[in-house]
Amino acid sequence: MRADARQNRQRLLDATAELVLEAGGEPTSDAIAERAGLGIGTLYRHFPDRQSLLHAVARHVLERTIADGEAIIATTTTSDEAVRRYMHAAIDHGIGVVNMIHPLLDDADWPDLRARAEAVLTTLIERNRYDRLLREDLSVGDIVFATIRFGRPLAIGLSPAEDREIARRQLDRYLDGLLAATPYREHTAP
Amino acid sequence: MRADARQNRQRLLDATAELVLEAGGEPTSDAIAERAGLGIGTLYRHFPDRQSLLHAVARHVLERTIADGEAIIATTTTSDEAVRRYMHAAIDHGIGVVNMIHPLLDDADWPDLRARAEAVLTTLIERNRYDRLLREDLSVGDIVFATIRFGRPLAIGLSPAEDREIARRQLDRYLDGLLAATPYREHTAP
DNA sequence: TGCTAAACGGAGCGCTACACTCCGTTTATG
DNA sequence: CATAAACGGAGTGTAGCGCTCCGTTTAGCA
Repeated sequence: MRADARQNRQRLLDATAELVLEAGGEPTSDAIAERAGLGIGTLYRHFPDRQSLLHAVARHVLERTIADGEAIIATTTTSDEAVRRYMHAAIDHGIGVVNMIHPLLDDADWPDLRARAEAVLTTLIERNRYDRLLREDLSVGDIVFATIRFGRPLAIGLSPAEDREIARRQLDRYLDGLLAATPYREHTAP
Repeated sequence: MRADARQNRQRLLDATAELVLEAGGEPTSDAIAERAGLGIGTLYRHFPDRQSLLHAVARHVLERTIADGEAIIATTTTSDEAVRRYMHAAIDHGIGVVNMIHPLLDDADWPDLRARAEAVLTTLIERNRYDRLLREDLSVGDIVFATIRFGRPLAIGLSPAEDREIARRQLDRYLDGLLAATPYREHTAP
């Protein structure tokens, strides 16, 4: 594979991720090619169709997020820090694109990644069973849904950088609220 | 105006809000009519075009949310409870549709509503200056962005009811993290 | 420095899906 | 029962989008 071809392939992946996070939806083939500074023909020489490209981007993000999660588990001892680092890593890698491209939760795709992702998440939860630094009712679903919520772009015309800044700040508050020591009280109906 | 016409108009508004929250985007005219159990012709007799209908739905949601906010301010004394009730009211009224229909924050539309909304928000913040039940760096922007974040549908194939259930739970954790008494610590780079 | 296979660009084609119209039919209301 | 008001939905025009095709450019090698 020629060097320029490899570089262009990467440009297509990056441009796609950017556009998805900026516009909060699936970009058109033309938009991706333009953002990458390439012709449409080049896009279709690297990927058989638009969906393949989108899938590749989503997979790439997922892979890096899971790899980070595995590393975090191996090096971080306290459950609260591990959860915090994992969720920040997901946002930094642009986990939002996975949700925008595969809005349904039926990830029958990626059976391999799914197993690894489940391992990471259950480890995070089980670790909290011992040190109990976070609320004890914290579940895998809580982490998944929160990761989706904070990873999704707000789609109000912000740049990906501004958007991420807001997301990180909000995520930290959410994690504060997850601490077992938080003066939480059961809220009844308003 | 004939009674059935008025009822059908309301059905169109309700169906639109439902679809926006379910699919996380602007529904087609056909989809709206079908969901409302009406013909497309009826839609266009009540609204000159699709955008007018969408605008009307967004305005309706905003109006009810702001009215609730004004009532909450008049009856709730503590700042943390007032903020909590306001944000839950926004979610319950489906504030997410406003963001899906007007993704950009330049609400040059609704100058009237904007003034009232600003009054509600600044009052909430100013009240916290006195009782300091929430973090003192809490800003109007924090409330706005959080309302958008938690009001937006997750768009992963959940029903609006399930979606709202998750949003409410997550919002309560976020609000817990906003309490001044939370054992928050400054997070440094990972 | 030339040669060639590999890679690129983008005009244009075909098609889908969507907004909106139009008119014959139905229905509320006095 | 009369009639104006309201409805239904097939159909039309179109805009935008995915993808192809082929003439042009370029990387890499001897």
